Amino acid sequence: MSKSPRRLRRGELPVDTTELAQFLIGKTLVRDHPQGRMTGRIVETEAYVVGDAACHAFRGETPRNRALFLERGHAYVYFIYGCWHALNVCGEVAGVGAGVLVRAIQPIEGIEIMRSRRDGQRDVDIARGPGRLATALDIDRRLNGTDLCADGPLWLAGSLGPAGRIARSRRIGLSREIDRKLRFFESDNPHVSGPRAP
DNA sequence: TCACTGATCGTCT
DNA sequence: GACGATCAGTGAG
Repeated sequence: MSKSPRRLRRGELPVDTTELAQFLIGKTLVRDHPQGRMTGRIVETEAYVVGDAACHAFRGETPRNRALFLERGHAYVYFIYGCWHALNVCGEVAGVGAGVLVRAIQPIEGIEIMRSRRDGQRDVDIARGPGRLATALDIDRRLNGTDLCADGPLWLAGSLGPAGRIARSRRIGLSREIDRKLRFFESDNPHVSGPRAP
């Protein structure tokens, strides 16, 4: 079955990280996994931009954040709080460290596979939040550096339908740069994590 | 429904 | 040695 739309080309992705964060709302994330294909509609993102003290790349390149400096459209996967992984899409040009945290998806295809990994959670909670999303799609550091615009285990595809109304707010869970409004989400979508109000 | 907290470990200071 | 782009469970109101 090929419910998924076509793969996104790198040339279609905005170079600017903030624009990329908005662009990705409503697009499709595809996980080709040994157990089967899982897809979801991206409903919530956050931009971590150049010169942003909350961005992992702010203090320069290290072994941990190296993938964040890849050309836009690559995956940066990191491990946090000793428990969770989170998925970012690199922004900007090669050598510049910036990216978009994918915070939530609306499960579309392979929901049973995701649910089994998420211990039978309700559909709305399966991938609501970056740690839950990574768990549901079996994303870990093996996928760090993956090209999301190429054939592989994880890639980006176009929209399945028009995006809903996109709202903007402060980012979640930060202690620095807390006033920057770089979180984008579909305001009427129940699969979004955190507060719905700007 | 909201606020608070422990879990847990890789990374950098 | 401290802390973090989180989550689930608990208890109070």
